[in-house]
Amino acid sequence: MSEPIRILIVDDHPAFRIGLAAILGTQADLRVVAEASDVAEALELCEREQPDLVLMDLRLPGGGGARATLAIRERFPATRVLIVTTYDGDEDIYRAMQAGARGCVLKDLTSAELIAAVHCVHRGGKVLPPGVADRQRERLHRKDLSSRELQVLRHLVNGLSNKEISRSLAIGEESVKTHISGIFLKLAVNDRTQAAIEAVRQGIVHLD
Amino acid sequence: MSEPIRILIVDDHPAFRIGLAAILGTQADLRVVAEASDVAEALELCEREQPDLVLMDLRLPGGGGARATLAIRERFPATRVLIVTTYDGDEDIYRAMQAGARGCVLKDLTSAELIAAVHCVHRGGKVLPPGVADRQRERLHRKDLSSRELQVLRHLVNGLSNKEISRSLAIGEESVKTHISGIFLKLAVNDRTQAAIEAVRQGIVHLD
DNA sequence: GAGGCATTCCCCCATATAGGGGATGGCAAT
DNA sequence: ATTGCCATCCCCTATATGGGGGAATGCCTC
Repeated sequence: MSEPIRILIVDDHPAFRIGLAAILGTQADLRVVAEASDVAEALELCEREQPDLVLMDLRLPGGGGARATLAIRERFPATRVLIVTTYDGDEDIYRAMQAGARGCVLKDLTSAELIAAVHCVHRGGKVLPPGVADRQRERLHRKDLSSRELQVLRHLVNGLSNKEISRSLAIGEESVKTHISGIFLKLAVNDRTQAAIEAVRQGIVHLD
Repeated sequence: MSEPIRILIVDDHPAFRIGLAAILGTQADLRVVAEASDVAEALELCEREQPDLVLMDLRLPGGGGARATLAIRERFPATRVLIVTTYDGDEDIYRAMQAGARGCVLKDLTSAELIAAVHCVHRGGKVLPPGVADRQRERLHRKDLSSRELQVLRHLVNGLSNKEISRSLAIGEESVKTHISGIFLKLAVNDRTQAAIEAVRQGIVHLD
């Protein structure tokens, strides 16, 4: 038998880490070598254990899974990252994929699906939940929000009026209106309330 | 030694169920007798296993943990329910508590905390995360939204204008404005975007 | 029956917002 | 150098929204 696949689990929920480790531990060719609960710990354990694969939660204290993925890919190019997420509509999935993640699985998947996904990614394959693959194609057509539009959207979600946003960004209220029109267009909505809800629903802006 | 505490785990995430079961399984006086992944299955297994304690996820396919708690408390009064939730700001926590749950723990709690909570609840105690207890007191002062206001708020979160809401509910636009003013007052906000965000943040209205 | 509250509708009015048009300069890629 | 995108600001106008009143109905409670 060849060497087992060495796996690092990164998730801030202890019970979920234990569940993942228990599922993976049933397979002879998989070995969970370490568990981390935040980004800093994950990087430290990557350094020490040099895992073949990192199973990474998307929502993570200390930066989020996307940033952690980028850091790992830069320092340990041989390590493959598989994202684990609760919501298949989360915008951060695409940020993590762009940062070099090899795939993504949902937290409600079965044990067999998880094991299959780990094997697939380790062999160099990609894994994407059905809904995510579709949206990734849509995203190619969807125009991304500009950085300024993102700033405005964040303020909008925080409940600021156009006037307040303009003061906060030190630009004219007219400019805010222009950016908001762009946001409406790109999110395919027609008022600020829908824009705020859509931003949260798609994970473009996070609450708290 | 006395009989072990018989526990039913209800959660739609297999990995999380396994993690919880693994944590509780380390204790000689705790026994996980069954696991369910939705409300119907939970009731069925309660019937068959008559567990002492149910560890129940708050967000559940097929009705939600609050409704499941109510159903269990009605049919199996001797069974105690301990809620497990991801977000400590979720409005449904209070619905579940009112439905007869004996307490609530967060999903990111440690193994030791979980075990302590299970013991505490089984002895007849209550367990509440720090933040939740505070908000429960605040809730006594906070006026609840009326049923009509809740309907209006749901439409508002779905992005409808006052006119659209008035058509949808078959009332005048003036009435919608009155209800929305009441919503602003009770949620302590001053425009509809803030109301929508606050409703989602507090779990009063769910997305999807 | 009196008071409280929810629900419904009405008035007026100020402001915020959304949609249309257009203009300018910068910056980067082709 | 031309094209495209971004960001900034300006104009105009129509509608939506929010705040201040008030007022009728019904229902429940004290």
